Amino acid sequence: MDTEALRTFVRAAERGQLRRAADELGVTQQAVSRRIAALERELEARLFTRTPRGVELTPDGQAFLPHARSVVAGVERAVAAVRRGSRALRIDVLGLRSAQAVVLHAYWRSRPGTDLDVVTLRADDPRVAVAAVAAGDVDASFRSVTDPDTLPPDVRMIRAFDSPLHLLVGPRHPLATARTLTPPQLRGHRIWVPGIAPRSEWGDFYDQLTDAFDLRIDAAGPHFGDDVLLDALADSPDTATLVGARDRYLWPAPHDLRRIPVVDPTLAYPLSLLVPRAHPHPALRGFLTHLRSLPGLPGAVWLPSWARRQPPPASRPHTGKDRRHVR
Amino acid sequence: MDTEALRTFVRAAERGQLRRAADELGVTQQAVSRRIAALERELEARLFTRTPRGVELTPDGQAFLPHARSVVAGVERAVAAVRRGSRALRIDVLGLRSAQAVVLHAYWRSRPGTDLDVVTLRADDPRVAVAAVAAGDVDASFRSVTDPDTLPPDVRMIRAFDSPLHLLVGPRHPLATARTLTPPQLRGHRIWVPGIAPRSEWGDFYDQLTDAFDLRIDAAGPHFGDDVLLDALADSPDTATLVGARDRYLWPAPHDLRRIPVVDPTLAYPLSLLVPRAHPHPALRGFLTHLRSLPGLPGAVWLPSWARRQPPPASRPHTGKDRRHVR
DNA sequence: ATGGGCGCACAACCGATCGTTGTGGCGCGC
DNA sequence: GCGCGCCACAACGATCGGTTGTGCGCCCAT
Repeated sequence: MDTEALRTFVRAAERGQLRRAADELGVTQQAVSRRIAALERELEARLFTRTPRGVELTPDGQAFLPHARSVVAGVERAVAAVRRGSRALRIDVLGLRSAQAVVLHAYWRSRPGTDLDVVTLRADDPRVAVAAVAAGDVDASFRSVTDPDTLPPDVRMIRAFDSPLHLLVGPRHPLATARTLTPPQLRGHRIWVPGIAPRSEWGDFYDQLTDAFDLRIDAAGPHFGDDVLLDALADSPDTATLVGARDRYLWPAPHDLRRIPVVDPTLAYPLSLLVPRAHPHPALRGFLTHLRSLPGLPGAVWLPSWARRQPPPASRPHTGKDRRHVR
Repeated sequence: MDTEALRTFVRAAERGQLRRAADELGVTQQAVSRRIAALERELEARLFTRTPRGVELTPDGQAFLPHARSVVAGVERAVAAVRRGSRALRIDVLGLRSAQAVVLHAYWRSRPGTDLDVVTLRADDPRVAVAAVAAGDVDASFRSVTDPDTLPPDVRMIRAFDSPLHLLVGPRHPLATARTLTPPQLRGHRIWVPGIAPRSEWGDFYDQLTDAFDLRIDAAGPHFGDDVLLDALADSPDTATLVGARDRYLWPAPHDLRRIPVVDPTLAYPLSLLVPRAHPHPALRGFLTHLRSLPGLPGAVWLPSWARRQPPPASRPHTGKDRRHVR
């Protein structure tokens, strides 16, 4: 089906005359007549009743009209999504179910009518994201580089928010009944976090976490998919993993898994946003303001070394207590 | 833009290979390649990066994909809306802002995912609606015929619900400050209800209303549009009109108009639904059930003679009081 | 190292489609 | 009754979309 025919149909229905529709669309009346006829042939339904004064919608045409409008509007949005220079805000996240995406979704819902596209650059290498931001392929990327000095001069890294981690365990795990846990209580338990590249951002994070609390984290090895991880957790009495508190990952699983917050200090992963220094997308400012307005984490928070250099992004922590940083 | 190209793009993005997409769509790989190329040329954006193993979405492609899906789904719904035999439930209302449409909208919102099309048969003659129902052009029509004996044997009339009337007056009208009014209090005030054909369903209604309460209702004369009516009401100290309590008509008006319920008895217009006796639309049953579940009107209710023959449709009135019919 | 397999792109050909001009039929109103 | 406005049909040229045939690049297995 040709969307041009749909546009023609909508215009003709609005004007009540093929003639006027043709004039407004810059084609001949005969062309409009044929477009409508072709549409009717394709749908096997008569959309207009022809009268000597113009055309009138049949019941089929009336039922079809709002759908046609919706499709035309959808095409407009689709085209606008890739139109260079004035396209919708486009933000790269690590996964559609990550805490990043959840925060992004909340922002989008708080701003009705905002055009926002979420993409996932399928690359392990953060330099790909940096290049995409620098080239303007995306307007911002939820990636971090551990060493900010390696950033090109036209890309800036901004602390977005800190994502607290939960321990995820199966029902037979000895920690399964705990309401909360402290990092020292994790000592001696195997924590399996597959699919982490050794020298990557997450690799460094888990390395530092292991050192700081003397934990046993298996971050190496390939990731066979979430299902494999879930199955292993559900059956195992001695394996746990760490997940972002706000992640939607692993949710639809039928396994009887438990999420247990880790507090005192809260283990938090600092999420950053890569943004271009020059010509940022006009809608980006609003999202950055939204990020700054997010509440901080309550209580003591542990962060990896690179996040301790600069102050936390959020204006105020949840509780009245002062935030304390822990080595 | 060809929606077939969008479908092809979506399939190719899902499969990651033009080859597979081509196989599944029943065309050659070259055709798919050309469709994608044409799409990219039209959008002036590269949607895929070609690799020796297949194709991968670019950021533009990722941003475009959900929009393409949405358009394809919209086209599906549009086609389904006019597909004979299995199209969506289609109901005729007198106007998109009428109480009928409001009730219909509420029903649609209470049933997420229900496909429903609302049409308006542009005809004063109820026989057109009867014929449309009989022919299957619409599945139900919110019209009434005052004499059910004139209905063809294959069309049935069902009481839908009773729509209470409000008096609508301008700020300078002597009744403007009343919280509620009884029908006798309307006596002597001019009530202007333009655009009612003399022997029509509404004409009979206002005739009976005039007789029952000795009112002064001008129901004759042409209707110059809602704006004219609103302007007249806003300025006039002695003209009022009657509107359905749930109508969305006249709402966006900047005039300082007042809606005043008429009670004791409540003036109600009985709305009926014309439905085919044979082969009703499968989704119609749910809507009829919904109509029966609507609460009835509280207190005493006045109805025109033809609605008093059969019992009211709703199961129970709002209050505990018994419904009383008034002559 | 090399050849076969796989996947995508380009070229040539052909039928269908689209838009144009020209024309005819049909009601309405002067 | 005739002209006018509107839509439909016909014929023609241009474009498009599909197919077959072919070439290129990469991966992998022989």
